[in-house]
Amino acid sequence: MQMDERKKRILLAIIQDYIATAEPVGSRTIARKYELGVSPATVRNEMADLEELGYIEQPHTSAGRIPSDIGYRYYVDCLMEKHQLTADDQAFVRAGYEAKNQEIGQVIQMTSNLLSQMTNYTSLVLGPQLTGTAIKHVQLVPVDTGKALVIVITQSGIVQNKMLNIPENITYEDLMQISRILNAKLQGHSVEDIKHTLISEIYFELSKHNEIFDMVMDLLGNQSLLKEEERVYLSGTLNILNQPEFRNIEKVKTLLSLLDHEQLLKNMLADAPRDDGVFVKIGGENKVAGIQDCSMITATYHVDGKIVGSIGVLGPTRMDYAKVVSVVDFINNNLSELLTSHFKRK
Amino acid sequence: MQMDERKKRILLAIIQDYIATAEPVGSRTIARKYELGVSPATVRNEMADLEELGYIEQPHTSAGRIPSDIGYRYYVDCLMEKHQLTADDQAFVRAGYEAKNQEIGQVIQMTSNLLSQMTNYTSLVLGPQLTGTAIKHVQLVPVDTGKALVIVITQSGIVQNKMLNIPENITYEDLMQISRILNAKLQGHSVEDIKHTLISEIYFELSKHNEIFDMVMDLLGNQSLLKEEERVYLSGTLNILNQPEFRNIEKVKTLLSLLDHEQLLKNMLADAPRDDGVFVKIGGENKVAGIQDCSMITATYHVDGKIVGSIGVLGPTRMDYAKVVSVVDFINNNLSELLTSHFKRK
DNA sequence: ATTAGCACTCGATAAAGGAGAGTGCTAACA
DNA sequence: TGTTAGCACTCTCCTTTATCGAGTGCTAAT
Repeated sequence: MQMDERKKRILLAIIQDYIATAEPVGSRTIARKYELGVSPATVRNEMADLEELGYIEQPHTSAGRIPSDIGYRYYVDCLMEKHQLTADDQAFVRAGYEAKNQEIGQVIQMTSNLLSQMTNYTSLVLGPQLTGTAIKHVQLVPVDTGKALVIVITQSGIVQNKMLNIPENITYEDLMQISRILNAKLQGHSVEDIKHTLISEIYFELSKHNEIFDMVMDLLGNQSLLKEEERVYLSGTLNILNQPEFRNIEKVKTLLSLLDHEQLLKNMLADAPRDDGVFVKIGGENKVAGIQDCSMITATYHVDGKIVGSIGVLGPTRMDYAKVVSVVDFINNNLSELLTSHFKRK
Repeated sequence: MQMDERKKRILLAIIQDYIATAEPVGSRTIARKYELGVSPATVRNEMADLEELGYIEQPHTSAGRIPSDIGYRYYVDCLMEKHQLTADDQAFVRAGYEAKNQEIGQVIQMTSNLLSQMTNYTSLVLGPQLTGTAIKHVQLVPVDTGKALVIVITQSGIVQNKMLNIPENITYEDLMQISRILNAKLQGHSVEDIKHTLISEIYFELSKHNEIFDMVMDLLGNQSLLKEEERVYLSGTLNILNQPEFRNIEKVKTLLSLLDHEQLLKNMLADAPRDDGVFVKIGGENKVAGIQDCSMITATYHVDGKIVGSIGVLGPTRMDYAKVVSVVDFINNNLSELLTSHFKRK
């Protein structure tokens, strides 16, 4: 049996109706609401075929049909009409991004907020991976005898700091001198560069204070400073409470608990596509236990063509794919642009 | 009618049973499970009295009794037996606090985690209010032409930073000089001090760079830097899903939404007692709409005798008050101690 | 004052009886 | 040969009815 044009239109109608109503769809509804010019009986025959093909299923005899994962997949790949964002929606995103967003963390959080507010699902945004960024400034600041603060400012405008225990005989002037030397050597280089080529050079020049230099390099090396931003920014977690599929508390508990495990979320975001475009993972395609009746739509944002992070929307399998795909795409592009110009400015 | 000894014992039994089972308590249960040496009929008579006194109520005829807010209040004030934490519990807290807790934010978050894990309710901890703390170090760091980073380190070990737009003609040496002067003047003084007495002095000495000084003072003055820690650290928000009173989604939604409003949480924590000891707010005593069938137990932690923040546990009115009160008290004392020594060390 | 006994109330649970939505099949039709 | 009207059938959902049982309040006896 083959998919013909009419089967496609009927499948499309079933999926659209089910997404909108969350109720199994019957042949009469299809024939009436979506003007196909055929009788319910014909639709019934076609539906029997579609079921045999695996695209739809019956919760029980004498109920309508609901789409299967395979049906949704076919819909997303072949049937879905591109949803055009309204001018209002677009304005909403711009307004959000135009608000005070000096810090990169705020930009990312805003992105997550926009995603969840526009889709009414849960959004996840992975903060930028900046391990390759160049260092703009390093500064050692004395705090107490035996204590100094290391401050690292990257090209991308991230500021991180860390308290360091240092030998007690180091003076203010020493710290300033070390800072000067470090800056002269490190500015404009990424941590990778430093590790591979610059270390010996600096060792030579800083021979007097190798101990401190080791500490600083250690700090830069394990990159814990730069990984600070690399968390998952969640938003709209409570939106699932509005979905009829989450009427029962157990499901809510399971899902909300999952959302507390950041590593899991990172894994889920990891299958975002490397290139432009949007990736859709439907229901059971997801191997993580507990979200197999959820779908996830992801994309990757870039700065200057480099992958830096990904964004995603999580909702029930019965998700408004057309809308979410376009929202994710739109916001992803906006974020990429914004970050690129954000980093240029710095 | 008066409360006599037997009425008290019966009320105590009712409340303990209801807290444990979440089911209305009948006269037979009381007479059987709690050896009072009287028949159910006698208990019934007493229960009728207790109801008239307002301590208990009937959901409907032919159900058992449940405690009223007034009943819980009487229980907390007069009947409750002091719960002694087990050695295990105490060890659990110590172990939590002994883990790596360099940063103050981590200590506060750990406190919240401990509270929620030990009580199985939701915990709230208000971060320390540090507006009175003295400044230990101020540093200006050049970042770009026209951009500098201000770093403020306080006596309490908090490090905050903020990017500043500065006149383009300021040199590295200028910044270093300004830093030196600021440090000489500001070190050891609180922001309040500075505002009132030191400003003119510094103005005189820094006359060349008043513009920058204004910016820095502005930053210190609005205290946004120091208020960073002053947020509410939540934990165990999902614990309410285990409570039978939150079977229905609407209630869950209402409560979880409330927990997203930080200002509201701050207000709720605001009626923590100023002195040592623990404050209990029961059900309708709470005026915030939406948590009138919840109770809240709060305490205030101190550093060197000064109030710096408060901790709280939120749960259903049918809460294990005895346990929670002792947990809150214990953790509160531990936190105060820990912070005091933490700040001494710095 | 306490208690056994008893009638009564009322929620919860189960059983029974439609109502309605939807199906699959058959036979007629273009 | 594809389409459609008709119809019997299935199964969920809702309502009604019946029953059960926990728990009460009252009364009378101890």
